[in-house]
Amino acid sequence: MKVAELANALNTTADTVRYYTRIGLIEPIKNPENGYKYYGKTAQQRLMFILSTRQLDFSVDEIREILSEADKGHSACPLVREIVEHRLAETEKKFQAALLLRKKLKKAINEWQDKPDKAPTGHMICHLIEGVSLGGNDE
Amino acid sequence: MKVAELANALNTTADTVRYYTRIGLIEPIKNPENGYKYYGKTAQQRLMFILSTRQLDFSVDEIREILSEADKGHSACPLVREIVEHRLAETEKKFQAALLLRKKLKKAINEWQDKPDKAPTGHMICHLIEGVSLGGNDE
DNA sequence: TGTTGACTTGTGTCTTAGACACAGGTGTAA
DNA sequence: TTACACCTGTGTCTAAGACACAAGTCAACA
Repeated sequence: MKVAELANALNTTADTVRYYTRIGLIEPIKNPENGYKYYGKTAQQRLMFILSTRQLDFSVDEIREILSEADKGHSACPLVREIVEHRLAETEKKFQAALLLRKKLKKAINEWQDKPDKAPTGHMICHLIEGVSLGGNDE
Repeated sequence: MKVAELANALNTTADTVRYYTRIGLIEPIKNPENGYKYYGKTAQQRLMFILSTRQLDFSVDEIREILSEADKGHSACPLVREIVEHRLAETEKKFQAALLLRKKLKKAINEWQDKPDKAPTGHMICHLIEGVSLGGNDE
């Protein structure tokens, strides 16, 4: 399969396939006649694996480690479990951050509802911002 | 004030102050004798403004636009309101994405609880991943 | 057979918001 | 005077591709 064919087959982009190839995660066979890269079944399997782990937000570096373990014949499962636990903790944080940000934004919109627009002055750039009560935690 | 002084005063880092200086958001006065940059009241005000908007997740480019408007004497308020609305919509998406990811991760951990670790085979890199039911939406 | 148009190649640059490194100059207290 | 903490500009690094570019290649159709 050529780049775009593989990409289409697995519902991703040619650029993504090229990227993974570039950094050595998947290995195509190169046709010496035209220089084109052809991807076999192994590459397709690996790409499928990569895309699955990307859906769980594994980083490319983490995936590289996993594949490297597997290529050595070792079980990558412990590593995979570890990463998932780690990612869950991080996601929880991101989640809370998004929650807090949403709160701040909504609050700002609310507080600004009845305030007029104003031109800047020497000591004021935008009174909406300067007057907003940030913090959002405990007030 | 020198870089670190300003940074400390506003509870940020010297590197951040240097960065904003580098990209032209704040302008220090340069002492020709030693080449040091000194920040005055205006710079401090602008930095405070920048930090406030960063807390609302405004991008540096957006902040640049706002400051540019204000520097021309125009009101930046409409722009600020627009950005906040926009950011709220984006945050909502991020929020949902984090929610979904969390769900997938938890599900994976759950499903893997009773599965053993396995060595890779020719057509399997890690059976946990290959066997996980992604999707997470409607099944 | 020639030409067109849709593909392909490698390479290089761009994105965010700083963090970090480095080599060398400066300020100050002992 | 010397030590040490601070400062300077500049350059590089981060993640995961997206996009651009010039040039080569393939397939179909006239």
